[in-house]
Amino acid sequence: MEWKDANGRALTDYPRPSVAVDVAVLTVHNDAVQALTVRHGDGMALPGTFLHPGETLADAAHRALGDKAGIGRVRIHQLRMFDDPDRDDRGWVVSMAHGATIPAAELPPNATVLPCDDPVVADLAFDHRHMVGLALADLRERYARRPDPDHLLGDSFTILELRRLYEIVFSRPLPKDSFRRHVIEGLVSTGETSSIGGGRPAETFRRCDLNELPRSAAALFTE
Amino acid sequence: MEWKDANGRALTDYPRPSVAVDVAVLTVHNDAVQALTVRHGDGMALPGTFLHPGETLADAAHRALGDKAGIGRVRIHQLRMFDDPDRDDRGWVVSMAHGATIPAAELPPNATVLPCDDPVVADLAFDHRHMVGLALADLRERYARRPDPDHLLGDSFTILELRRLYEIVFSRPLPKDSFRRHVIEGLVSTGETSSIGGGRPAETFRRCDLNELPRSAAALFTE
DNA sequence: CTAATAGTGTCTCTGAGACACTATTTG
DNA sequence: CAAATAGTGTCTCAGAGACACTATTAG
Repeated sequence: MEWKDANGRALTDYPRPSVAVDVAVLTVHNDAVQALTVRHGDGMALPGTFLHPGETLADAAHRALGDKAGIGRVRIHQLRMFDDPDRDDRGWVVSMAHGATIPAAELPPNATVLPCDDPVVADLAFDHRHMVGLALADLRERYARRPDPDHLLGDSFTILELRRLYEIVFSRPLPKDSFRRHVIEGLVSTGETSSIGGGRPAETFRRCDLNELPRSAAALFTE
Repeated sequence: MEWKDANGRALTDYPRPSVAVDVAVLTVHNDAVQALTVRHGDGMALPGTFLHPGETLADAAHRALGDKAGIGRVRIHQLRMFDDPDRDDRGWVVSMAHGATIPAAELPPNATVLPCDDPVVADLAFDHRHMVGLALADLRERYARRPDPDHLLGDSFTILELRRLYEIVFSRPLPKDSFRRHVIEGLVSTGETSSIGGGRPAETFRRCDLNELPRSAAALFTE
């Protein structure tokens, strides 16, 4: 027996919006946080698609990344739903904005990335520039809590590499000694060393199991 | 001319999910954070409805609160989308979870509220118990940043009233002197006093324009 | 007066940031 | 050796929490 609501209307009687997903894929490249964009009509937009039956939003987001940008599985998280009824002149389309992060080296060679503060990003289709802003804020919040949670660096890295990354993500210089003391307890030494610079080889670290950073780290990064 | 996607399908050719909204309305009552629930079949659920054409999600959420719980306009914010294709056995329904907060005194007299840790909340329909958990976490985060941002207290209040509220929200006793020093800079004195307790009258305060709490306040509340 | 609550002076101890020093490599 | 980078000892200062004291009301 078919379900009816309080007004006696079946579920299928209601007009329904198209549900889209868009993904702001961020990366760090050329000393800047950059966002992946794809061609869309005359301009650029974030990769996105419509939700298909049987899919979750994350499934659709992964499919969009594969189809429109040639990107495989990455961790994706919801940001928020953009739901202005007039946001898309093709019709009634609500879109869930998602964020993802990928090392620049894993991007397909033909990918277009733009610094988040690039004027072209401000000119993206729909409300996509707001999505980039949300994704960047979300990235910073997560990086303030854990050391490189999105694995922009590999499994192991030196503290200098980590600090350079954080200086880019938070757009500010970070003092080397304070930085070290703040992040070290979220890391565990590999026992190995790496000498990329000319001087004394640096210890390399992995993220440890409970790799939370102290609350004070957020203050160091953002104040 | 109608829009076609890369596969030559028009927007209207795609099967679309029903889009629902659900709202976890929290209040503080009987020394506990409680969630508003409404009857749903044999059990209880959060108030919710389907998104109508021309509406935003917030509009729909407000309509649901009015229709199902007799609640007028309150601030509502998105939590996240619940999108398991099988979450609703009536069909394909995705639902945006929302949070809202309302003073207990403004609830309609017949409203049912349940403490967030009540077993009945764990037994709510669909995934609604997760929504209550998200709403509570969100409430705490926002209360850690600003003094009573949801106006559970009135426009003016004493620091004791504020502290009692925070002790309930964060489920822990808070030292009166440290609490005062942490919150005072997010407040401005009204010049008036209030003597509800038997002793010396207490100064009353309003939230000030830039009413951010220091970062250390979050540590006091949550550590 | 006592009881009750409001508000504050102050002590101590932690810990963050700054600086400078030591350590280990290459050339 | 000098140069370069890694890592740490330590000083100082701010500030958080604890305690106790003063302040202001009711009865």
